[in-house]
Amino acid sequence: MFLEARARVEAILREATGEEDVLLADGGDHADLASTVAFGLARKRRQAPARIAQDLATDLAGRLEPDGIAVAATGPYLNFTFGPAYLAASVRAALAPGYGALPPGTGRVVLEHTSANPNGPLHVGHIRNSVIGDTLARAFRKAGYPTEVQYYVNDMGRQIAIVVWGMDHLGLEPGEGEKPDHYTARVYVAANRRLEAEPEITAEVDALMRQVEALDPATVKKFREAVASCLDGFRSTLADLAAPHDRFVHESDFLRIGDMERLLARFERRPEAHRDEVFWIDLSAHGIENRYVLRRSDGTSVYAARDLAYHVWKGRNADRVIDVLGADHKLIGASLQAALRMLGEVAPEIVFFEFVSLPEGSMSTRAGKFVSSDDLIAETRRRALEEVTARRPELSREEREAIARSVARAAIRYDIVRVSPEKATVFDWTTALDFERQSGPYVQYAHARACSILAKAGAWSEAFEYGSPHEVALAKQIARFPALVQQVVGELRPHLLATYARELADLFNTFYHFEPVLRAAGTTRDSRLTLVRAAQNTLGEALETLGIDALASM
RNA sequence: GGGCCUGUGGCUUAGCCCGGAUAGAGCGCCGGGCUUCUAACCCGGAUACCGGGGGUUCGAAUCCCCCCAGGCCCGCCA
Repeated sequence: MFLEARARVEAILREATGEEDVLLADGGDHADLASTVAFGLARKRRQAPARIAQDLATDLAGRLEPDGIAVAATGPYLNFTFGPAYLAASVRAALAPGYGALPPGTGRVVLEHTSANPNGPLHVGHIRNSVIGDTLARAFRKAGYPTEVQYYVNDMGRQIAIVVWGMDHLGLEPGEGEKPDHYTARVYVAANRRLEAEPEITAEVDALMRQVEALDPATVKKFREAVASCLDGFRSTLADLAAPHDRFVHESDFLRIGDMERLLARFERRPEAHRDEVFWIDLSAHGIENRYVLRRSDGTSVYAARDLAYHVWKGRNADRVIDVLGADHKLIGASLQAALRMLGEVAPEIVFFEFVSLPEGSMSTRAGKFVSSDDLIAETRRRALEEVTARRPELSREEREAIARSVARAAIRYDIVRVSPEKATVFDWTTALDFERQSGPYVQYAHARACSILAKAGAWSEAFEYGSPHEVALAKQIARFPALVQQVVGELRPHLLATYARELADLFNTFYHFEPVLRAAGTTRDSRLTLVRAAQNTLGEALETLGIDALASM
């Protein structure tokens, strides 16, 4: 209902003032919506802002009354407050399964996230990408966009060649029960040490890269097997995080099927193209001074060329192309966008996130210096199981373990997504393992409490009468969920969802504390049960969008 | 050297794009609350010259300029 009410206020305010931008904002403590148009009109009308606000309030009151919206001037501010009819309609809407969904969008979305090189396990930096990407994908689906999530697999780069060389020459065997991506890292780290000690090995790695570019069958097979095994490890980690991909697209495909060559041919006809010792594009018209190299002097292709071919393909299959990339890719991303625009192709919208470092410095797969996501997940599950066991000793081990898995995932995903992407973070075990306030488990807990009340309620019928401040505040937060979903996909800011869910849980917990539900009687009991049901549904939908299980009991 | 990002109570952070009404929150600290719907909870208290300095504006954490500090990028790597 919030979206409808806001649109209504905006339209009427526009009509009354003749202003295009009526400066409508959240009313905070004062109201549901507030406008500061009076300040701007003061100059034009040569009247005091407070006087204008007062006149507008009088003028608008009658027109908004049928919608149950009250308007008042407080000094120069115009405050709009939604009444009982709005609350009732909002709570009713929030009872429906799938609440928060927007009318189906016409556009298809292709969203790429994670896409880490398969040279070692995903670490706590990589999964910032996964969690941001997956949350956005869930938000897009909620907002009605058919969405395909892709992982772009680098299966022919130097790092993979180093892994393949290591597999061939170092004789390292996978350990008992060792996860394949961790085995890959062991080989990769050892191979890099050998390369540092014996630089002449570089020539052998270069040879591997040339052979794979030339599509030599035996070499291609080796690369593919090394990559596939590491990816199996990734899939398992991503499944633990509930951040799955619909499709894994291999970089080498664009070489093999000829897309990349066809694309390079298109660039060759451009006036911005230059051929000296290398083939490069001049992007200075787009403010990028570095030469954008697409082919090496030995004729082999670079990553950028394959990536361009990939993005052309994505753009032709979607209306919005979204990439989630680390901030170190900003220049590369801007170059990619500029080159695609030059050809009239769809350029991706890119969500950049800043780095996650360790207290002792930045992470490095090559140096073996990182906290793997698998370790984080295992440790968080262990702590969650301790917590569940302490609270719910009567449950079976299987039940406790299932809850612990969900709680651990909630803690990890929430801890990552709650911080805005442009903020660099330092990985901290203490906050990662925190299950209180401003955490995923805290939101889960509010949901479980709601479920518990509903389970004990017996028969009741829907009612929608709300008067106490706690009821009203909760209902109003519930009402905003669809607007929030719209904002997340519009601005590509998934952390808003985390903030929203936490505030909803806060308001539910306060309501829970002050307003008895089962011990109330008559319409009050019915109305409160209806509100609990709406809160439970909205919390559940918000959690689902965050990729967190909405547990009925924990 | 150039470009981008960040700087908000002791710590973590929202708000900044789209300027307005006392800058929200969590952790930690102090003090309360479980014979009552799950205390992974709730209530109260102390703690902020919003990195510094100029400017624009009736009004600046928010916009502009300069400076300081930290991070990232500037490859025929990916």
